[in-house]
Amino acid sequence: MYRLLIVDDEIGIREVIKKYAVFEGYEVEEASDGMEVVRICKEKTFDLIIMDIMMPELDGFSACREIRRFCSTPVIMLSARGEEYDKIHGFELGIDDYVVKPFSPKELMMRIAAVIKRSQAQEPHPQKEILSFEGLKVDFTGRLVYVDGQKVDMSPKEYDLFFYLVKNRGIALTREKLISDVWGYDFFGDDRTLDTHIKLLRKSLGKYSRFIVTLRGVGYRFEE
Amino acid sequence: MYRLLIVDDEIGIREVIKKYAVFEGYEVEEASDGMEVVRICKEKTFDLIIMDIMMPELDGFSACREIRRFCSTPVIMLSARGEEYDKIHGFELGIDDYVVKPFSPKELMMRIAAVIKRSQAQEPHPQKEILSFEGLKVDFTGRLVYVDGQKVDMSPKEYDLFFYLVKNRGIALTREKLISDVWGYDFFGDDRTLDTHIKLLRKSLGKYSRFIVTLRGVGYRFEE
DNA sequence: AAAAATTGCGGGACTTTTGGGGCAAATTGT
DNA sequence: ACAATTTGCCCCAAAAGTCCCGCAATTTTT
Repeated sequence: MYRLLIVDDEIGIREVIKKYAVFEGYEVEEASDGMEVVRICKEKTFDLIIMDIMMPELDGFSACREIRRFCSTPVIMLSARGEEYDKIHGFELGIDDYVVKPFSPKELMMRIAAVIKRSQAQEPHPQKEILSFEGLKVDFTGRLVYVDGQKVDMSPKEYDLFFYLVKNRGIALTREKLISDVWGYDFFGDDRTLDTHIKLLRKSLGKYSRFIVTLRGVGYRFEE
Repeated sequence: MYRLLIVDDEIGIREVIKKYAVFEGYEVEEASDGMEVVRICKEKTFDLIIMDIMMPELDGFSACREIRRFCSTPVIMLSARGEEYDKIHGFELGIDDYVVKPFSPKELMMRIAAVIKRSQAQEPHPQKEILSFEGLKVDFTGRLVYVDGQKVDMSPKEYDLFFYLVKNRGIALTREKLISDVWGYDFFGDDRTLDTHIKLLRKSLGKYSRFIVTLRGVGYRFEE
């Protein structure tokens, strides 16, 4: 459940956005001018602020600047047409998106989703998924493989095959299953293709090639 | 490798300091008067500036004041004897140390080392988010990129792509993800557009282009 | 022990993907 | 409105990757 703060001096605009946002499953709060936003932001947290530029007392930009002094909540700015100069000004202030009035609520919702997704994705620096087998290290996040600390270059297929074997380590995988899962069900190629790639893969793994065990008449398995 | 900027109108003085500094392992650039320093500092970054007070056009204090308007590089001032009043004046301007001519190069080197050590210790500038990869510096706060201290001009898209790659360094990013996150969910353009921007970006990064690794059939990754 | 089946491996033709130059459209600044 | 920059697209050549072939090596079956 994401929390939005909608800021506009026109209640009509706020109501429209709120209606759509609630429908999309957001929790919504409202404010009617810049001073109020700053005050509210000091007391509560939001996942996103949607704010009009033109407001009495304190305008959107000034409010944004104030808010940036103590938090980094993403902001989408709303503005009337012809405030193009402000657009650049706004992005410098750390504004995440910009919607021109009159806007389609549908589009605004898409932008809200996009900005939230973006900020959420960046926040917690994605934990890396890394596995080690003796001196063999596999970083799934970075698509990297290390043999005794030395980075190994793998071709796409090689990595895909390796990835599949490691993900299913300890499991006997038939040739048919490997081909159909790594190459795709629609692969009609030669049966020897798999051998070829196993060959390349073993070469890349050097002394750890023994982790890939041949199961005669069946397929292969990655040893745990 | 620390970068020094030596500023004095007498080439002889510059030469002596440079000789010792290079011997100590510093990378050195020179300037001969205040105006030049300010100009250079807008284009490049240094870890320390060694500047004479008495110079034509723009004196050391004025230059320092100018520089302080946009950066906080430490400064060591050089001066002839009898400029004691200025000494205090100088410290107010954020001058880190003060050496009286004639000085022993050996002593100057010690002071240089001391000031750099001190400033590096304080560095982790609370506000600024800066990352370095060898001679490649990325300042997210200022939206600036430096290659060996030289500021690099990038177009907006170039910055966006670069920042996204760096923010997600070490992570294999697919073409689809890059396009959708950098260009936006609503971009339906050509797939080759990404290549073009990677091309431009690599050009901008010069010798550090190798940090952007091609993952054939997948996308790209910024090396950690 | 020989034959049959299966896998390993080097070589090389063929395919896919990417890099880079060039250019036009779009955007931005003057 | 004009000039400059930025952006997106196309094309081609180069690079990288994929796949197949043939034969050797190994294991299993007869």
